[in-house]
Amino acid sequence: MSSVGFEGSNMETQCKSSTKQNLIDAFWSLYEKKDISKITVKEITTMAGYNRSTFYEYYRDVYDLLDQLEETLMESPMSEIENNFEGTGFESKLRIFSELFEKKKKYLSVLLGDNGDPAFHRKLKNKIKPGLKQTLKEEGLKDETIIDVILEYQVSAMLGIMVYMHTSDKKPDLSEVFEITYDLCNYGIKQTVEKLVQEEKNK
Amino acid sequence: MSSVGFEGSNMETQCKSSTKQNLIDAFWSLYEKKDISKITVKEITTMAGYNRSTFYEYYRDVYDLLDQLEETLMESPMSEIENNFEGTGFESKLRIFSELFEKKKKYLSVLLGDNGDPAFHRKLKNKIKPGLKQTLKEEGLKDETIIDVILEYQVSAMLGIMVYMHTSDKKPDLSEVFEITYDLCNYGIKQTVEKLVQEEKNK
DNA sequence: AGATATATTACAACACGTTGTTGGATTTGT
DNA sequence: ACAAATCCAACAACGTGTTGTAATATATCT
Repeated sequence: MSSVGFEGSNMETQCKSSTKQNLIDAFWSLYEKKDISKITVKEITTMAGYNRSTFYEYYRDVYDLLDQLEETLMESPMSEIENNFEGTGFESKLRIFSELFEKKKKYLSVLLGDNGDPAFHRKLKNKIKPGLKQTLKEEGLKDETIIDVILEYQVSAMLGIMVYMHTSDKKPDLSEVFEITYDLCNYGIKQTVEKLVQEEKNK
Repeated sequence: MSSVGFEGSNMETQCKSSTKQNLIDAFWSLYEKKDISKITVKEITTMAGYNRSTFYEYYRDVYDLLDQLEETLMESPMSEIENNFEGTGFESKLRIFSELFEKKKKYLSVLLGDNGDPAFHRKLKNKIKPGLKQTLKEEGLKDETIIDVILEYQVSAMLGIMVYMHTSDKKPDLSEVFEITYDLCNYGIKQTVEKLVQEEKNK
């Protein structure tokens, strides 16, 4: 049922209100299927079994609900990333992130998909970057502008791949995809393509 | 009077109605500033100087207007990409695309940005891919699934970088950014970082 | 040319659905 | 029992999309 759990170090009533979660669940089942702008408060509350006005007890509007959902979604995965620094390289952190993506894919693949929220896309990128930035600095890079360009490049590519994996009808093999992206990241496209062509010949 | 001079030798495109364009312009000036869901037909028509109902003569709703705008935007840039195959490598095509992006950046950086349209993001990717796919096949790659993964990786990274360049407050130097992404694409992150660290030391 | 049809463009008015709020009813914990 | 938490019916304001109509171009005919 609830994978987004609401826990609160935050203000306001964080009572056991299952109503809030019920509304989130109803909203999500709609959001998976259609654009947020076409979702009405009435739809959500009817589906969840409440009166429409009850919605406004908990959320300012539909976008407020989505914001809160995104917020809770953002907390746990990223704190895990931030606390998983044991791996030295860029790649190990990317792997950690891909595992976290896997856990939350139900939500992430929608939020990052065709009817998703572009602002969330950027928020997520900004959460991922600091950890990777650390690694780049340890490699000796100083220029912040350059670092940021590399981060944007890498994070965009990785997010693109992950969304692709979960939305493509081809359903490619996860570990195969990961190996390819790993190679692309480390050796660049030329060497990766050469290697892959070689492998195809050997089959 | 807004009588646009037209004689009989015209294609259907231009002189048809300036109203349509006026509505687009008004819409865009709003869309640059706020989310599409908060834009009302009334706002658009008032700003353009028409009655609200006039809007419905030309568009079904606000999203229809955006769709049509995206459609016309998609035509020219991509046909140029598709007809610019003279460059052999991946990189030259990427450069061509970045130049096209530059021309249309007023629209693209908004559509791909925080209040943009994720569906457009994917539509654009899909327009870019075929040309690059061709190149990969010429290199000897056969497996479609693998090709698609590489394309998604590369296109995601490039689009990410381009949006970043046009929205970052740092306003990084275009040619410098392009060189970095070129290196990342061709040689991978390790070699690129090493090279950059070396350059920083030499300064 | 002049007169009459035809198409296009703009608008005001209408019926309807959604929104967000208010004040009050009902449930729940202690 | 009583106070807080939770839920709901009704209301006014607003946005939507449609319809019928007026004004102004453009085409057609004699």
